[in-house]
Amino acid sequence: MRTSRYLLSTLKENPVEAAVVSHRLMLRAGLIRQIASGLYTWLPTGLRVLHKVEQVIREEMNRKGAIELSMPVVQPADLWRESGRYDKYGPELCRLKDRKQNEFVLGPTHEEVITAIGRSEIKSARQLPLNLYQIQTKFRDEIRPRFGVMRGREFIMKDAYSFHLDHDSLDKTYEDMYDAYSRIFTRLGLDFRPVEADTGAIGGNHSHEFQVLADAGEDTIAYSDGSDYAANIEMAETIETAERPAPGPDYSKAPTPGCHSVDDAAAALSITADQVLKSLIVRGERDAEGKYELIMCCLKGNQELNEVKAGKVPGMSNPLEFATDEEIAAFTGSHPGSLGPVGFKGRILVDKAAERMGNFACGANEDGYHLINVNWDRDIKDYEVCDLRNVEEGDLSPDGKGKLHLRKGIEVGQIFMLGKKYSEAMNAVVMDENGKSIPMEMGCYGIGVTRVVAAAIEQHHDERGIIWPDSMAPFEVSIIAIKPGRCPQVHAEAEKLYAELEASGIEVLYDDRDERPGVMFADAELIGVPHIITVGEKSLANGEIEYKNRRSGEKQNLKVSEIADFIKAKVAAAREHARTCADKH
RNA sequence: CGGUGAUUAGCGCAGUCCGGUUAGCGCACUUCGUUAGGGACGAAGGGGUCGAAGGUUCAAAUCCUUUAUCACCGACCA
Repeated sequence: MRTSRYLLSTLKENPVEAAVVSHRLMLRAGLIRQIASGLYTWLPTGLRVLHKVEQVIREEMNRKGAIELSMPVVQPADLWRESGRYDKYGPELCRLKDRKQNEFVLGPTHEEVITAIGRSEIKSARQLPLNLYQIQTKFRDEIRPRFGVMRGREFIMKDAYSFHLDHDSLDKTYEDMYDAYSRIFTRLGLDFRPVEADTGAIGGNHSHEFQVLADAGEDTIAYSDGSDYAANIEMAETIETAERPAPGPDYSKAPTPGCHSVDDAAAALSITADQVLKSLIVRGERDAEGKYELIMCCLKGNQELNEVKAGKVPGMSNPLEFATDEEIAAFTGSHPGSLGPVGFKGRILVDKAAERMGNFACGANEDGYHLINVNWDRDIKDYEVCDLRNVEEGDLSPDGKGKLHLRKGIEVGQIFMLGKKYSEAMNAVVMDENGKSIPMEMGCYGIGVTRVVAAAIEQHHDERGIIWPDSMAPFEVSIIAIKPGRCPQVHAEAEKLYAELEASGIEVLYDDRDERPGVMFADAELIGVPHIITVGEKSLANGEIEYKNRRSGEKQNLKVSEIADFIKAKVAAAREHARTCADKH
């Protein structure tokens, strides 16, 4: 590709609105342009990168026997009513009507369509297991799109769905996909971790996320320093070791005027936050008439409620909804800052760590007062103990081996065991050996293709721009010709080298613009081409051409007669590494 | 969904408070010249329904009303 005939679209200035480095660099390097909130055009260079990522994914999916197909983005609403998700999915699901007023949705994911395909096309258990995938655009009307393509509304996903006669077969494919994903992200040069994960709106009973470690990540993951345990903080558990102290004197009321937070109350009572009980009031599950009870969740004052865990407790709203101040006032007669379990008229859930507190302080359900020296059982008889809190740095790993540490991650992939959730709801059945029709077991497996690109840049860049892993680079080689218009020999050698490398199938970006050298160097390094060749008057006088490696910074001058073979060898080695680096995984 | 802020040339911004010549600056772009190994310099140009709609006024980018869009922060509050 000649730069003069290409659309490079690089920016000299840093875009002001971009908060994270990958977003800035994707704009500057001319990979993407925003067209509306959360909607992006992929410019030619960006598209080349996307295609590279897709290629790796295809190879590894195909290697595990998955088969590619393509499903529609626009899907009939009735299909979503069948699965029950039309109402459950919420406003993130974009709904629309055609000219005949028929209802449709823009697919945020494709379980419904694939299940419809499975039930119509899979006629015999002998066809199982079957794993089908596509690489295709999804639309989710995110509350707050941000960080460029990291959280866009429209994005490209590789989604695979597997069908099975029994759970053992699903297990096998789940393992295969776990392995395939590990290979894919290794080949893409990412530093990642598979972690145990919540199943969220997709449903199912077992799931792992693949998290790329990066400070810009929106997820928090917990991992053990003494074992392989790693989980999204939404799921991460720990072992509580504290002993509950013996009850002391009877509880009494203490004034805490104007105290609306745990820290305020602790300060007013001259104690620390971990001696104060934090009481939150949330909504329970809605009944047929939309009514719900109010439920109190009690935590140690210095710990945080885990909404995912709380939402899973039977009878809770899920996703978890908090009670409004008005609801709380009407129910308890107190403002939110003065709540506590003593005398609370509703259901009380107590976190496992909070249950080990003794002689603690809590709100008095009366504005301006807290109770001190409160104790479970003695003062509060009726409560349920469950895991409600986020784990913290230094907590024990739940397998008893090592301590937990927290890091930020970007979720680039997730695999789920769906079980029979969709096949039962939508009647996707096969005959077993007894001639009895049974719903198929299903799994689903997604990779955020567009997000992978952003995640890679988060991990691979420097002050000059992107440093692509070889498997993702939009071009393998960049040739820069210095002053080709004034030096015929430079022009001739650059043209010759370009022709030879192109002829051998190498992806070359040949900067043939009659630009000043600095402009061309800056562009080549910004877009992150791994191998940069400079053809210039100076070294050509010695019969040499210059080579620079973008990643290592290594520079080398080579004879004109040797440069082509040298580059071919470099590129061949890079391709070989990109293909095989996952083999020992 | 809540809070804050923004919207004026392709991009980044000033002008708006306090209405009044032909709406301005930097970058980018075009042409010419000088330059030439790490984002050059000079000169001359082109480019605007001032987000949209309505209103007030002799006069609106500027004041009023409505509305759209975008960004950032928050959605853990006991």
